Amino acid sequence: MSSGSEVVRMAALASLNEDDLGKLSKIAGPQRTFARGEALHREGDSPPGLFLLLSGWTASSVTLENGGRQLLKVHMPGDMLGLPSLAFKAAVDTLVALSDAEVRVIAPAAIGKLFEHAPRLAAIMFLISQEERAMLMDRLTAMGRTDAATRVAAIILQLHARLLRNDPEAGDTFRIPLTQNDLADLAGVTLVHVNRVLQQMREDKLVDWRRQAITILDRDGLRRLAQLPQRELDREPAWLPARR
Amino acid sequence: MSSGSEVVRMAALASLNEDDLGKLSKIAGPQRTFARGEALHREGDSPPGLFLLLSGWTASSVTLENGGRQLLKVHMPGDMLGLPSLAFKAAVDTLVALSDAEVRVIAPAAIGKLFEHAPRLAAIMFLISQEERAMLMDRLTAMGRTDAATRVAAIILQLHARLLRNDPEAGDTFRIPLTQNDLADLAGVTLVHVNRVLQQMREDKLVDWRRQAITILDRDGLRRLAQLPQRELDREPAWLPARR
DNA sequence: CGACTTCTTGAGGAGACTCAAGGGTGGTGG
DNA sequence: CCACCACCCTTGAGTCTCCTCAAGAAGTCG
Repeated sequence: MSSGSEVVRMAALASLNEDDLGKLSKIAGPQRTFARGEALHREGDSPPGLFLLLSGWTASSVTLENGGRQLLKVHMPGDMLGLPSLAFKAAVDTLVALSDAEVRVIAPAAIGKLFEHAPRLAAIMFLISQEERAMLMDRLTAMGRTDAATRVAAIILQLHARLLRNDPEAGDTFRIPLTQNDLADLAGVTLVHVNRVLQQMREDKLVDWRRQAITILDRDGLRRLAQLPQRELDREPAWLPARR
Repeated sequence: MSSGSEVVRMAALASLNEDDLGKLSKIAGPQRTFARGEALHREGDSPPGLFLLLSGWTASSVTLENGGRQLLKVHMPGDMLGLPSLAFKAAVDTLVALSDAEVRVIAPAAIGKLFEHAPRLAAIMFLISQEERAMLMDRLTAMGRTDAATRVAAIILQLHARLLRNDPEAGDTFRIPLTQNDLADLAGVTLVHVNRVLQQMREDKLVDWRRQAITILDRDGLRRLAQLPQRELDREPAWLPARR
């Protein structure tokens, strides 16, 4: 394993030492590259296993019969992709590269070995899944109970928070390979409406989102608007299996 | 462990033998009872561990600052509650008993032991979490990309499917301890609107939902309306650790 | 300089919300 | 056994958010 970035995300949840990293390294398969717009896998494909995102951005989406596309999550380096499909005979979501992206492929069989021989790592993956579940719960709540502006504000803040997690140096201005169309699919509104919402926010001096450059102008104002619950990860639960 | 029902759910996902059941039995703690309306835990509480629902119904919800309540899931006997909160310092959702309910409490420490000494069971819990994630993904997609009638249809079909999983004898008429208010909170619409939707569906001879008795009148029609993706669980992935 | 993608703006309409009031139904106590 | 209460369901009217359709402007890339 090329050591660093791909474990940032796991390390954020529970501390990993050299030994843990070594185990992770052993199970990760070959590296692959995807071009912007290319699909890592599509809904209905037989599950290709997991991807550890090394560089670039990807997104996970589900498409409906009526043609509607819902973006579920935007992935950044260090994220692990494809977990939900493990429980099914066919991939549940489509993974698309939003920018050129590099991944390490992890075969399902390797996951089994993880559970047998690296209980601590297995438990950490389990916890990451719970974290993802909580994120989905919050998104679902926002979708059902708040209006478009609130949802957009929440999405921007969450993206920003995750960016900071990967790069604590990042300021209040950042670039994301997301178009307003993508943002609309993420927020569950139309492109036209998301555009109007963004212009209102620009006018209210909350955020400036143009092209793919985003500037947070009023973080507190955004937070008030977003109504996000505060969640604190338990980075090292007492019950985690000890290293061995 | 009082043997049967509480493992139905896990057994649905991967086959458990006597030995597996014995291990599960050992880690499950004392039994507790909650009256209808009582909370098993509330958002913000320090996580009380897991609950294995033995009998009765419960629901998981998230509340917003603005007072909005989103029901995330309705639980039936055999479901495992409280997993997402394991990754956080405070419970992420509120669990309420929709009817009188009995649970077994499982301490977080027991989960750690599971990962160390029962990798197969740990992997099954991991898979159950992925299944839950996929359900949330589908709900989120429905919420963002379909109208109220479609969402209500999807919810009814999913409830029915889960009922059948627990009780294959159940027909097209069933009772659920859910009010129309609860259904509204689940579907992300207001009580008034969900009522109008239900009446339209009654008129269209799709479903009859009155009081808490539900009759599916036209399953195919409902399915067409609901636009649910077909998902097939992988009940016994090849990579699952062997029993030992 | 085209051709494409992305963003912007306008007008009209539909789905869902709010506010408000009334009708059922089942349970409890006198 | 009836009266009352609490909870649940129903209906109406007016409003607003968000959608659809449609066209055009502004960037971006070869």
